[in-house]
Formats: sequence, structure tokens, C-alpha cells
Amino acid sequence: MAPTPGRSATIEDVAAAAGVSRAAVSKVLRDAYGVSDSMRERVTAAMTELNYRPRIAARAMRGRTFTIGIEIPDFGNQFFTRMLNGAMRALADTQYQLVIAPAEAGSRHGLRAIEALVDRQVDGVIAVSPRVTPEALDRIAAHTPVVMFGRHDTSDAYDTVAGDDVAGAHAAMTHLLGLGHTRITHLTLPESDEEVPSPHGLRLRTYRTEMERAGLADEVVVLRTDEGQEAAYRTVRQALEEGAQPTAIFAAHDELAIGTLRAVAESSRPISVVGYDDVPIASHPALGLTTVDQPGDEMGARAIQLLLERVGGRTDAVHEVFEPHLRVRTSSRSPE
Amino acid sequence: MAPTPGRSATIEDVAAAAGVSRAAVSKVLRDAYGVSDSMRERVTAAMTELNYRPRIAARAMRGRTFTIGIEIPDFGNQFFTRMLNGAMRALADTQYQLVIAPAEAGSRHGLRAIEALVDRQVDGVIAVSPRVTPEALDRIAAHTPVVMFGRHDTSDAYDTVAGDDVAGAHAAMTHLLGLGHTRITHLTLPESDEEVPSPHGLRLRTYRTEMERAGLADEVVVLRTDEGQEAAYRTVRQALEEGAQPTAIFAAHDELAIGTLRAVAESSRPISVVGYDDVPIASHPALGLTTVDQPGDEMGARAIQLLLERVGGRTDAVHEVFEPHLRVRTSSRSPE
DNA sequence: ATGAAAGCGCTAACAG
DNA sequence: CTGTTAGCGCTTTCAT
Repeated sequence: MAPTPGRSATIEDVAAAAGVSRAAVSKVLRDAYGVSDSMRERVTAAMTELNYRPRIAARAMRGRTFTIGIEIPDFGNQFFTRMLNGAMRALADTQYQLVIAPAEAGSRHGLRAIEALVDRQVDGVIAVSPRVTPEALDRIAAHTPVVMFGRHDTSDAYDTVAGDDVAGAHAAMTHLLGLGHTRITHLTLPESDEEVPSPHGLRLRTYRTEMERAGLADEVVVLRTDEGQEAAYRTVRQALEEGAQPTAIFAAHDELAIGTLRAVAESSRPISVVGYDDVPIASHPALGLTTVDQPGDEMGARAIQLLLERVGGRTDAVHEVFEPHLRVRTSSRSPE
Repeated sequence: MAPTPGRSATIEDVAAAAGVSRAAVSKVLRDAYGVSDSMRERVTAAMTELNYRPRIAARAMRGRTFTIGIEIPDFGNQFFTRMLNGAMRALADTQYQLVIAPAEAGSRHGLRAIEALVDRQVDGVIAVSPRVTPEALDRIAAHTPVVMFGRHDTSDAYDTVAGDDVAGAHAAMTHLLGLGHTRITHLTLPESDEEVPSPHGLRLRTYRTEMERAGLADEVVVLRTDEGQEAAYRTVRQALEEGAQPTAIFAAHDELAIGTLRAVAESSRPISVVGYDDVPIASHPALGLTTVDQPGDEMGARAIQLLLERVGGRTDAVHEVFEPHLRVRTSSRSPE
């Protein structure tokens, strides 16, 4: 059993101590209409006295929990940290509490985590789950306000906040092609699918499109790796050892790019690398990673704003797209 | 209002659909004693049929929530990511759900976030809050199992999991002194206090002790900076511009060390840098950060294990200390 | 083996 | 302006 010496105070105890009714205490608590100053004072005093804290679970049974949930697939990716910072900032002046549920390790699909949040009656959910089906989301959004992060589908049951991945990938490819590269490899995750308009799906598709447009269809090479710097490092190292001869690698996000940089450094070949997201470390002079900046904090803040609007009653969907910006650094240069 | 077309199914609905009582459904749900196979089957069928999900809030009013909360001060610090990974792994085979509450931006003290978690009736809390008073923690731990991460006080109301910061800082200093450095600066956070046995307090104290022991009391320089790579970068750059002449900098953690590396690189002076934690990026050849490795994942997993023991009934405190290991890389070498 | 019924702490009508 | 009261969905004795 949990240690519970002297069950903590309930609204009933406060009411008794202040000599008023439970309803009165509840009103003071919620700052509701119709409480005299003298009563407010006595109640407030009793609350501090007894160290009273309202039980959110009990409150949840009638009304709101003042809790916003965010589902995140991977804490290792600092882009999500940028997003979280924006979300925290946007929530700072409200009475909402933020809780974050990580998707289970292996299965990055995250539906479980989203449902765990909903089961706990958060007032709204932001989720980063490119692979959850729109049907599942529609079902959830029918009861709980939802904002999806990084999705390009446009359900009208939930809002979306995403970067323009086609424009971003296009900028990256234009940069590399402009530098004179022809043997450009794309490094992405195992599940990226050109047919699915997920961020990585779109980046992959754009990579191929741009290669073809440049007459380099024969040079298209797509390398797949698991999530994380370490996995990317091993994948690229192995590819290079097995004879791959790229002059440039476009990685689907910065974590992968950083692992790539490691393998490239060890190979001491002059391979250009471009990432995506502009995580904080990317601009470090030791890495100098050329990358596509997404304004993660703004996007996170906007997601919260949209979610609160939905919690407040809006029912028509909003789909917001943010423009990325190429940041050219030392990790990319002309071949040879 | 939140969208709520067709309130979702309750235990009552399931009972009706299966033609049994609420109590029966509850028993099936919790796998309790005394349910016939036939009943279990019918109930299970009804649950899937209706897409039933138990409301955790309602459950919370009587029993457990099967939720573990972790309070984290700063997602930017990848050491906490290591810790979270360990915690997630340890929780993966249980029916507990993990939720994370970030401490508010500025005030890293985190008490608010811990209480938010407790208000939401998590079954147990892990917190990373060097500055919350033992009194506040004792109060919380009286009702909710608590494991503190990175604390060296030994209350018997809560468990602790920490690294041996004295040993770690000692290893770092021995390394730098052994290399022949004398003008060693320590970079730490504004609130670090040698009198407080917090991780950074102990690292600071050990720095001073080791300097004095080496007869370098006059060379002691403590630089203070806000959290984050960026702030560390600015602080160190300014110090160097203003004439500081260290030959080595021992940073209180890797984020600060990485920012330091940036300022050092720009100054193009041969200053050695040592960090603390061994975050994933530290071993990247482009940085080659010499640092003190703390086994964050093991520590996170152990924290969960201890917490679950407490949830299960243990009441005597356990205080666990993990040994750090120096990782020597290229960021540190002999002076000149 | 199954069900009836009493709450858990809070909010929200509604009366007074 | 203040208090009474009826639940919210679930768990848990206690009868049957």
C-alpha cells in the first residue's frame, strides 16, 4: 500500500473548518460568481491551513481536468524539445498543466500513448504520430480535442500543425544540386513511404522527384536506418564500407545527419551532409551542419493555441503550415 | 465545450450489453477472483464491441491510477533523456503508464510540477529537483511514494538515486591536474552552492577542494551561467574576451561543456574542456568531449524499480549511488 | 459465482 | 449570497 498517514484534506474538511458548505468552497476554488469577501477569506484561510489541494480525479468526473497531454515519439530528437518549449511557453500563463506521454520505445506509432492520455481525461491532446490512422484519430477527436503535429492530412475532426516538407526538402536538394552534386543519397527511416504524406514520406518523395527532374533518376539511392544517431552512424558506415560512393547525403532529420557526419568523418571522404530541423547542436561550429530549419517553438506554441481554441468550443478544423528555411553551414560544399 | 457526440461507453453500458452487473464487469476488468469463463467471455466481447475504455479518473477515486509521474527540469539536457529511456524500459512490461511533467521554464525548482502530478493522483513520483526542500518532499511522500533523482540527502520518507558526484568531479580534476593544468576554471549554474549536497554543489565543492589540495587555491575561478548551451557559450566567450586566461575549463554538465567548446573554438586558444554526463553527442568525433559518464539509463530504470517497490508497500528508504566513469577524448590535453 | 448498494471528492443545478 | 442535493464512473464489501 502507498503510505497514507492521515488522508489529506478534502473539500469537506475545508468547508467544516471554515464553517461553510462544500458548495461555497467549490465556488471559491473555481472563482465562481456569488461569494462574499468575508466568506472567500475564511475559506482561503482554511485551505492554506489544511494545505488543501483539490483532487483532479474528482473534478474530472464532473468537468475539466485543466490538463493538456502531448504524445511524443522520441525524446532523443531535439526537434521535439524545441516544440515542447514552445508549448510550455504558450501554456505558462494559463491554468493548464502539461503532461507528456512518450510513445513506447520500439513501436513509434504512439496510439497507445494517446489513448492513455485520453483515458486520463486530459482536456486536449497534441500528438506527433505520423502513422496513426485518420480513423483512429477521428474516433478520439470525437470526444477529446486533438491537434496533430507534423501531419498533412486534413481531417476536419482535428487540427494540424506541420512544416512544409516539400518546400524544405526542395530547398535541401536545390542546394546540393546547385553545388554540383550528382550522387546524392537519401537517408531515412524504415517506415518512410512516398505514398504517405507524412513528413518523412514527403521528404523522400521530394528527394526522388528532384533527382529525376535533374536527370539523375539512375543515381537515386535510398538508405534506411533505425531511429537515432547511433543507428544512422552504423548504417552509413556500413554502406560506405560496402562500396557506396555518394558525394552527398541528405538525411531525413538532424539526428540521422549527425550520425552520418560521424561515419563520414571516420571515412575521411569529402561527403556533404544536409539535415532537417536545425536542432540546437546543428549550428555548433564543430558540426556546422547544413540543415533545414523548422520553427519548432513557434509550431509548438501554435499547436497549443489551436488546442485551447478547440477546448474553448471551436469545431471547424484549422490546418497550419510553417515555412522552413535552409541554413547553409560547413557540412556541405561542392564535390571534390 | 469539447466535442462529445455520443458519450463514450461506461461500465454500465458494458454490463447491460453483456447482461450482467457492473460489479461483474469490474471484476473482469481487474482480473479479480470469482468470474466464470462464460461470463468473462461475454463481458470481454461486450467491451470490444462497445470499444470500452475504463475512465482512470473514476478508478482513481477508489483505487490506483496505474500511472507513474516523472518531473523533469530541462528537456534540453540529454542526460535526462538517458534517464527517461531507462525508466521507459523498466516500465514497459508493467501495466503502468508513464507521464512526464516539465518544471516551469525559469524556476527550475519543480515543486509545482511535482504537486501537479500528485494532484492528478499518480501512484508514484520520480523527481529531479535538487532545490526542493526535504520538508516539502516529506510532506508529499507521506501520501505518495517518491523517488528523488540526483539527491544526496537521505530522508527516510523517500528513496534516492544519484551518481557519486564527488568521485566524478574528483576524476575530472585528477585528469586535468595530471595533464599539467593549473589555471582551471569551473563553469556552473547560478544556484550551485557548495554547502548544498546537490550534484552541482558537490561538483563545485570538489573542484575547489582539489584545486586547494594541488596548491592552486589562488587559481580558483568559478564562472556562473544560465542553463543551456547558448548561455554557456555567451558566458565563456565574454569571460575570454575580458581577459580570462584559463588553460582548462571543467563544466558542471555536458550542455555547458558543449557551449564552452563553441566559445573555445572561436577563440582558437588551446583550452581543454571536460564535461559531465556523457550525453550521446559528447562522443561524436567532431566534439570529442572528455566527460564523466553517468549511467543514466540504469539510474532511471533503478528509480522505477524502487518506486514500484514503494508502491507495493516497502516503507524503509533506499539510497542508491552509481559510480561515474571518466571518458577521455580529444577535448582535453596537456597545456601548450 | 453473481449482484446490490455504498461511497470516493467534486461540480452544478436548484432552492432558500 | 449561501446551502442542499444529485450524480460523474468506478471499486468493493456484503448478501444472495
